[in-house]
Amino acid sequence: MAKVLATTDHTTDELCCAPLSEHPLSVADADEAAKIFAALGDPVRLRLFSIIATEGEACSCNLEGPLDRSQPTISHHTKILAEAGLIEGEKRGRWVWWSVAPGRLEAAAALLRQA
Amino acid sequence: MAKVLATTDHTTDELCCAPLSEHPLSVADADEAAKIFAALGDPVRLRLFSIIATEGEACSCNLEGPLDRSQPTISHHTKILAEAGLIEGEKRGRWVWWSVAPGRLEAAAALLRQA
DNA sequence: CCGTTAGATTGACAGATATCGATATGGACA
DNA sequence: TGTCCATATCGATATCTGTCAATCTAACGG
Repeated sequence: MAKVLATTDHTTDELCCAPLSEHPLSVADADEAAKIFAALGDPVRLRLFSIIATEGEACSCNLEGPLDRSQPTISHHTKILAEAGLIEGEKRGRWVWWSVAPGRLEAAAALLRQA
Repeated sequence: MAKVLATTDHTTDELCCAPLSEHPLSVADADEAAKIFAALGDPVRLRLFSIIATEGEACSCNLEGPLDRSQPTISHHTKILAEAGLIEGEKRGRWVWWSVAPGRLEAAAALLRQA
């Protein structure tokens, strides 16, 4: 049976939506937001995320090839993206299927919005 | 007389605007985009950018206090943001005034857009 | 010119991070 | 129950990064 991997739950995080240009970010909000952007701040992770977002969902086993990285490295990157709340994994049979977590990317985009 | 600081010119960069979910990012585009997100991926830089964006422009000398970092550290962070194309500095008299570079943040936001 | 001041640069250092090989874990299936 | 396989974790390592003190540079005021 499908089982969502237990990573940090971000659904209740209220990373609020005021653009960066609305008012100076608090230290706490900056920490939270920086984590998201840092997760996106690595080229391999960006491509990894892009593949998942394009495909709808992707199995880890289909990522090593295109990204030309070892299995532990892929696992490392999926973990960081998941901890940032950007993707979530669901174990089906022997494979883990990764998909874009709803809402999180939009929250990041909202920060970049024009005031 | 006002003089725009010579940092890398990003105005001709065609970091294209297709969202991450449209098609897998090329290695080159991922490198380019990751640089922007990495620049935003540090809490101090995020707050720094937020202050500049809120104020319209800000002098380096007005940043050390709010960010509680030394002058070289502030200089380091402004440099990284400028190299990512997110801010630009203009030297007026003894001071450098930093402002948000046009277009770059929008390009980043476009990447996060829903397909 | 000379001191003063804003900012950049340099050098050092501690901590984070990207990477891989080796190993552990935990389902699936025979 | 035992084997196999996808993934996670561990350990090691090289590199990158955030930070500050010290120094250099450039511009202003006398």
